[in-house]
Amino acid sequence: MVKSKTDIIAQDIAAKIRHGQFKAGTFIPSENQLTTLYGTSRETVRKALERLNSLGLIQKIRGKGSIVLNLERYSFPISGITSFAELNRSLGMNAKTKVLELKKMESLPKFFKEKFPKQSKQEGIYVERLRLIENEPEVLDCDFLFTPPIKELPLKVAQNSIYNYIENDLGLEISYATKEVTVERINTDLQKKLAVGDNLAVLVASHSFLSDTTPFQLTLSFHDPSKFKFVDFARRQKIKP
Amino acid sequence: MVKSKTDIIAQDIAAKIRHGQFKAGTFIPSENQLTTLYGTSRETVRKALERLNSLGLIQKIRGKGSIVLNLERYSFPISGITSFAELNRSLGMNAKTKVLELKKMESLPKFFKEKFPKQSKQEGIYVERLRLIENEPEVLDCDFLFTPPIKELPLKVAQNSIYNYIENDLGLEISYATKEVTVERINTDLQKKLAVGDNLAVLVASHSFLSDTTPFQLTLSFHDPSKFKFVDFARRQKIKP
DNA sequence: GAGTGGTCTAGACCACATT
DNA sequence: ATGTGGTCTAGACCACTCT
Repeated sequence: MVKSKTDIIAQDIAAKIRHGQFKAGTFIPSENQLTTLYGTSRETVRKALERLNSLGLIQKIRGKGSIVLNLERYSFPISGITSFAELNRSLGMNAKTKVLELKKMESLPKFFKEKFPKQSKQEGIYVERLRLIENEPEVLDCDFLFTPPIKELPLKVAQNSIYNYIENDLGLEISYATKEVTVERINTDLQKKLAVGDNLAVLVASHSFLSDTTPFQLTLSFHDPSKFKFVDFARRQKIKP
Repeated sequence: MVKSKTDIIAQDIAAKIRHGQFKAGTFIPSENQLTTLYGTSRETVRKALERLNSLGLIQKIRGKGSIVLNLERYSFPISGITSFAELNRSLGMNAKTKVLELKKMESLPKFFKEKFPKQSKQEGIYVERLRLIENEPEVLDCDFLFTPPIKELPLKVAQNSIYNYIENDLGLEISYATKEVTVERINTDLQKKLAVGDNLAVLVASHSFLSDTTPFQLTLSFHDPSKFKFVDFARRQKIKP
């Protein structure tokens, strides 16, 4: 996995924003200055800035420059595709994962079919994991990993990062996901696992794909509604839904 | 507002996907073909395709082509910045808006300050609107529009589209927003307005900005949890949070 | 007028798929 | 060998902001 110049520039500027070297409300160097700084063409610099712009790290203003936006990302985001392990690392949460179940299955679990009715019979691996933050249950993640492309799943991987395993050990390229967030009534078994009083939970259902459009994962995440918080950044689109 | 070639190409291909001219699971013409089709350079075509790619309309696969993804966007998205009026039009919902309140205020309403504690005293216009779909209450939108940049808000605008008014009548450029989704307990007054049994609602709090980073709007949207559904498309980022 | 970002071009070389 | 998308370049012209 070689990084392109665009990757390097975007990540470098993002790091400088995170570390406060470029402060919120101030302008970063102009495109021409960045061009000489990184020794590339202006279009390459512009591609890197466009990435930061769409993520909400900067705002480009014609005739003036690119200003660093005031971002406060201390919460639990479900936008983007980021694994729990990655979030834990980058946000410095005191988080733990408890694997409740891990088994191969001949077909999709029943309660998955309600949310993913179009899925046909398919072999795979079922994993159920409770996520705790500061020793309090926060999320119950139920994953179904398709076989193929995922043949095996060591317990140690489930305890740590499945995404790291898929990308680095299996060499697959995780690309995109569709997500659906709803509020659902849950049974007493789930109430007990999450240790919540209400019989309601926030359900995030995800369908994830590799870069060749192969589906590899279905996830049902049940969140304690009193702890659920989802932060998003959105830009006004020129292409309407 | 002149459209760039990139805009035209992106919107044209998006329309062809929506109308089924380019079908899900099939490849759209190659970049070289599109280059001759639209009479532009390849980089321009690529910028248009990149936009469709990030929106989840297509998936680019190296060595093969760009495949149309299977999108089903029949639900109520809060991702992106799209006004209720725009959604109603493009999704063909039978939706109505009932303006419950519209008044100028010297400062931010009290219940806004809990969600936006950093806002200082500021003059503005408060609007409260109930959104009905198929004659059933779905969302209560509470908006606070800053003065400046928004001096006046005719009742007729509140009944139709505030965004259309801001962009087309005032000539301002709506650019981006931060959003936060939580589940909150609501009082009986709100329960009555939304006609829900539970004392819980999904709250979407938004902070919206113009392209010069001027804030112009705060919104608190209370959703009936049993009807709330939020669909998102996400790509794996090279820049980690 | 000088500096900024916005758009577009024509061409180059590369990595990957397919035949 | 051919066709596909991925990356990068050097340069051009434009629209806007500020002094």
